[in-house]
Amino acid sequence: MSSKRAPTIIDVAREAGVSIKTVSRVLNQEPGVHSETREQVLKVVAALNYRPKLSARALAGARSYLIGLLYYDPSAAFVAWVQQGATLRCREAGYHLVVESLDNDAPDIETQVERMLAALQPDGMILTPPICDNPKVIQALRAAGTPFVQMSPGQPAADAGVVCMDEVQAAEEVTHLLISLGHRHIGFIGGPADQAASGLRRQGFERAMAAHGLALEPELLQPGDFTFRSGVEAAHRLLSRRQRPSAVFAGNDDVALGVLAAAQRLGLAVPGDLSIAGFDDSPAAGLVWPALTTVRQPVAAMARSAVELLIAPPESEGQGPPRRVLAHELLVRDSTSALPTPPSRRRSPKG
Amino acid sequence: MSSKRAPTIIDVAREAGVSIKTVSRVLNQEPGVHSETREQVLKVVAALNYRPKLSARALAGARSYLIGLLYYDPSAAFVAWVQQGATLRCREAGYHLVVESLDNDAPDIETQVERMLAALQPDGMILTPPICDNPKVIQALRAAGTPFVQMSPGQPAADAGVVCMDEVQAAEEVTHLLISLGHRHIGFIGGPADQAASGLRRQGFERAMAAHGLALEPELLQPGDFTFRSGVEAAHRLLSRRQRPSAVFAGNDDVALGVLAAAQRLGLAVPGDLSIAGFDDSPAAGLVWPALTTVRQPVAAMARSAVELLIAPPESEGQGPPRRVLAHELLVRDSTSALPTPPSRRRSPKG
DNA sequence: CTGAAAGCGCTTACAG
DNA sequence: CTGAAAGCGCTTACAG
Repeated sequence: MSSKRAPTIIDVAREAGVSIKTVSRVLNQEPGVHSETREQVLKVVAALNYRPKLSARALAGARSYLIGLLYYDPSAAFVAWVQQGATLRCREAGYHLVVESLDNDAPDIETQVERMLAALQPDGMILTPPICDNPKVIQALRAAGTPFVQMSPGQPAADAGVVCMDEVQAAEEVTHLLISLGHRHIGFIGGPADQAASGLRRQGFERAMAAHGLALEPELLQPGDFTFRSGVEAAHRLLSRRQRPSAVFAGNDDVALGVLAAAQRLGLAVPGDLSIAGFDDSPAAGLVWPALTTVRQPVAAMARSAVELLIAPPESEGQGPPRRVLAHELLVRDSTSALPTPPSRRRSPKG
Repeated sequence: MSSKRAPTIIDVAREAGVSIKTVSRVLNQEPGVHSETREQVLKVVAALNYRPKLSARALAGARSYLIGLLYYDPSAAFVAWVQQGATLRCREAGYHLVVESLDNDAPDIETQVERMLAALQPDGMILTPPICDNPKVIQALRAAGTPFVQMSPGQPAADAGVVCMDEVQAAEEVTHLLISLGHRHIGFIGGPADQAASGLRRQGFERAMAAHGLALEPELLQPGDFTFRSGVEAAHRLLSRRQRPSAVFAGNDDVALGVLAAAQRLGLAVPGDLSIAGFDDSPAAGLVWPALTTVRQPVAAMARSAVELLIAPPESEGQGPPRRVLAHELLVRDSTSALPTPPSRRRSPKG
């Protein structure tokens, strides 16, 4: 079965009684083909089960039908969602997704990317954080003339598409929720400086606090690095204070899980003694008790948009490169609840 | 910069004063090139920064330098690890990884795979569970003559490579651990019937119980489907019994997390009142308190092996297709502990 | 050890 | 609306 040579465009042309150029036109949906001719060609294509080979199309034409995805040590869930959105959109358009895991700190990262681009000649590249802000990677992309889209970049490039969500707005919503539940002393645990999301989420937190006339207590602003461990450590600092916060907004879910673990270890009830909110809707967020209140990022939709910007760039929508801001979702689950007693209480009874 | 045409093999040949065939020989590390000639060619390659284009190599030759990865709704962590291992190994060998997310239940899945194979002409394909056991997918692969490797298959194909770990052995080790901690009444929560791992893990559990002369209590064998929810439900069934088990071995980590959540909700201390063990070492397993005792699958190493079997099939190692069984690791963490009191106790004091 | 020629299977100008 | 020719950039027999 595999010995039977696969049909080529020549076979189709011969069978349909037209030139290969006409077959090519039909396949690429170019205009200017008589509808009867088109029908006839399509019939033969179906009969022979003909599929154009990507390598031949790529060599002859200007497109490779390949989209690249570059990532570095993201949460596994993030990559999985990106790929879900990207591969589905690629399939719809006859494209394919090539993935490459990079070391963002590798000294030869520019060469690695340059190699990949030269060999693969992808029609576009999707960059996830923190790769999307790596100057060497962007330099390699520019040198090769490969279009690219940054997902949630900290530093949007002048010549790249951008897909993201409104991190500031989402962080504001989380903070509003906590405040509306009666919390006044709210701890905040930030992320690493080199991740754009860190600053944006903190900005949202501060904005919401200010909007409600609540002062920021410096001791309640704790550093973190988006890891479980940093959540545990920050929680110990926050919860060992004489007046501990009644709620904590963690910069992401891993940190929130660290806070949750620390609180449970200290014998605090969540959310009875402490409300906890995270960010990202990581898989684990729904797999703990109590389930974490968090923000769902539209990652798959962002990836889908990224592919679209790459395969069919919008025609001059005002100035500058295209930008897509997608809607997020605040997920109010079980780790947050209303403050049970006056905010000045020191101990709460344990059920 | 991008307007400057990329150098081709012809440019290299001219510059080096040899034929393109000789350049091709050097690039492909074929024997029979004078070392001086080789040096000269490599010097020019470096000077011009020449990189062969995959599309041209694929069209002219027998290889595409593309490896495909097919998956369906795996845990995000699983895909992430597979890709980590696969892309690194691919890069070392000048290959690239194309990923495709499929719907294992789609009626036209065979056509989808057939299309992909015809367009991409990958040199090999990696199948993850449960795709690796889908007859339609395997049929499409065979029809196209594309070599493939199954990762942890339930039904090893006669003509495919296999990479896996010893699930039975690992499940035995987990069970041995619990027994050695003094547990005698151990609950087991199985997985879905269509996942090969379900049966193998249960087999290991039963084997270890038998080895210690412990009878299987039918009420302690609970069904599940590898989801958090099924873990919660099974836990309620197990823990509401008059004589509840002192330990639970969950079929995977998501289920174990469900048991943990249910136990905590019921006010049981883990591991004080109940030891819990999982399987997979999912990211969440280390992000809860107490951290889950579990089994780390060598997923990245398995993927690396899969790539190797595809790009350089071993020369006739005995009969049949190659098979690689990789070492797993039992991770003893905080969710399991020794039985504190005689096994016949009904209530344990709560710290 | 080295090379000239053909050819892989498409798309791209160009012509009519 | 349709087609003949050239060419993309490599590898593959084949020859010496």
